[in-house]
Amino acid sequence: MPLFLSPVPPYDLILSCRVFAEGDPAIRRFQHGVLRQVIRVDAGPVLVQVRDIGDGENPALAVDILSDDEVGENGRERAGNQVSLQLSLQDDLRQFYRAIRGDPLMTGIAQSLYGLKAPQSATVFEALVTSIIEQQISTRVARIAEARMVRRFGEQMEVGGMTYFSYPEPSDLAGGTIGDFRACGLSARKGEYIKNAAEMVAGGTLDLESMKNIRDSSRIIEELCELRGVGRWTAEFVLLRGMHRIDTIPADDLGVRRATARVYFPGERISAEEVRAIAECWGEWKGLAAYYLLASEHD
DNA sequence: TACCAGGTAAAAA
DNA sequence: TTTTTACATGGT
Repeated sequence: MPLFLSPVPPYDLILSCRVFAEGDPAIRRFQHGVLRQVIRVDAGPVLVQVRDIGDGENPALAVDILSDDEVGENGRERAGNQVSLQLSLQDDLRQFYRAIRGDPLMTGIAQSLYGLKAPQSATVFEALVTSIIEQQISTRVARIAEARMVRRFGEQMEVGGMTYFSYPEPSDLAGGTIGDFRACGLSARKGEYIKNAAEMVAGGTLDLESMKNIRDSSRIIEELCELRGVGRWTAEFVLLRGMHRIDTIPADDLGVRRATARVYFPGERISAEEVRAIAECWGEWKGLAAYYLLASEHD
């Protein structure tokens, strides 16, 4: 008997999980309308499968626990909550669409991506590691390197004759050598950044999760920038995908600048400041609007 | 074949 | 203080 989730409408699972279509099937993959990935609950890692069972205006998802370990009703519930958080199911897109009414160009993009919600990382730590890996290099290369890292450091599970990996814990990455990270295709520099952050979190000198409680986003950015290898760009992505601060706009990002220019000033290049000026139209939803802009480039 | 890709820290000027 | 440079590697 699956667990049922009711996303705040509107929600389009296929559109929202398209970003996982190219993922490593042993880590997180969306294929044939089904999302599979390992999720951590108190009882340990479990493999979950998420599928759409809704009808138009009443979105609904079914979550199956595929791994055979006994997680109990409590574990199932925790897994469902994690799925809900990671898929941002409680986001109210109607508010977003209302907030951008004054911007016809953004409204047009939103209509073509109706029901798209931005995914969240399972933990702030994971968001930090992902963002460090994505610095400078293309998203494709970053995804390949990160998948190699997850396979090397993550916990392995066998389910139904298939192998899956959970995202590495801080202690897993803290135990790695620079050579390990290099073998994943990461630069020695990035390996140092990741190992350093992992050691601090595992050792208890850095509590990323509790930073979510800080009201002022700019203060969180300041604190994150104290970490070696973390600049404004990386901190903003951690806020966006690790802390669900979807008012954050990574205006310096090359992709965001390109995507914004393509829509608002075709054929031109624009600065981060120009992006910020345009983003004023999007109210508290700047980050989600930027996500829509990037997603609109995909096809 | 070069050059670029969702930056950052450290060196050089 | 401001401006370069090295970094890794898959695509084009």
